[in-house]
Amino acid sequence: MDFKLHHTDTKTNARAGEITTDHGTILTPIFMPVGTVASVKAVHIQELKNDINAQIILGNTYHLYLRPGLDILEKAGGLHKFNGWDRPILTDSGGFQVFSLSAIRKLKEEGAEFRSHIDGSKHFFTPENVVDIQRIIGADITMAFDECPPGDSDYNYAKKSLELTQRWLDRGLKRFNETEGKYGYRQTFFPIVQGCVYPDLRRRAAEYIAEKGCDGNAIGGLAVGEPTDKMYEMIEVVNEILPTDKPRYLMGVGTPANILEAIERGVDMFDCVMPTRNGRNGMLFTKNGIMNMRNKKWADDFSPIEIDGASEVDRLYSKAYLRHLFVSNELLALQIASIHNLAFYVWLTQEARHHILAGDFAEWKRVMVQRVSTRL
RNA sequence: GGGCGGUUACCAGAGUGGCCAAAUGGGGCAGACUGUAAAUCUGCUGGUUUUUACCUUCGGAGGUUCGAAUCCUUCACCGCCCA
Repeated sequence: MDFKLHHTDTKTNARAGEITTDHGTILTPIFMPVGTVASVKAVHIQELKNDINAQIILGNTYHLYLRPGLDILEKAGGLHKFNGWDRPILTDSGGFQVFSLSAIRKLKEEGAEFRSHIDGSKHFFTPENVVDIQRIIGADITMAFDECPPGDSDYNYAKKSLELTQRWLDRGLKRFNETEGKYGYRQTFFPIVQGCVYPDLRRRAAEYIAEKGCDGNAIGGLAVGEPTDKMYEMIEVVNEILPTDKPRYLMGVGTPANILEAIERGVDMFDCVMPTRNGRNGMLFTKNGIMNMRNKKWADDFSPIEIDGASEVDRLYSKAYLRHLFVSNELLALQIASIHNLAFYVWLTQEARHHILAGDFAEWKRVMVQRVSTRL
């Protein structure tokens, strides 16, 4: 994987760049749709390519390991072959599931013991076997196995957790360097900065990771319950230290405003379930603000979903029609909302890129943060 | 003409003397959702009130009772059966 920095904004830390993988290039800043179980929910590949302009999607190690399972993925020849997506894929390591499935897992020095949320069976993830699994899945970008502590963790827990994540990083990186991809194309490995909301821990984490010299670096453990201002502060602290010539990936974030603030602070890559999950729950993000499509006020609004929206569905369907679909529990509602939201998110990051290159990012961003946060 | 059953909030439907402004489901109105255990979850849904509380309500009218959606009388309407 290569990264070329095209331009750094003069007034802010925003950057425009280009990631090259064996499955194609990615223009940054970029939003990456989440496809946890080998599928971006309610959206198929033609739509991802043509309507959404997705350049890279995510998969999840924990979920794919449980279903369809490694034997199937290996027989398929990797995830790209299995789901038909021939552009880049990034897999999360399962570190987030250590956090979100905390009720059914046990943390140990060696790794994390899980119970499957599907059938209750016991499984053990280590920094090493998570690398092995991601080799079998065959993602272009693989992630280190980390612990993602809750946003309200106290300092002592955060410190202990970070030190575990760092030991796990060394073990994972060692395994990654000792092994090779199974399908003939290159894979890369991103470490993850942790440290909760404590600047000194974040700094220490970023320094530790910067020394590893990986192709890209991730910031994790944010947007997990801490105040938004803390999140922005942590991004600033970390990005002062992370190498500028490597892409920076802010994991799991966030709202359109969150993404714009993070781009301003030098982040290049984003993923979040919000456009798809909230979309399925009736929330639409647009460049003029947020709409709850179940609200009655749309019932007789026959104007297009978004007249100048990023996707064709915005003009094909009216607000009244989409509301009707949601209220009637029609599956088409989930499809339209997911396509719309993902297209908007990808558009937002690519539009940010254009403004970085044009030199007016700061002004554009200030206006956009207001607009996208409005409740319509 | 006779017999039986029924009429409860927006809809369906429980409740058969006080714990009933009335279960439950649907519908309606709003909110939440950030590396997806999520086409999910939460709240409200007679009126006034922050709560307590009070007022109005269970087809209509009248009655019994300390007290009625619940018991009695009667009227209206609906359904089924017999003529």
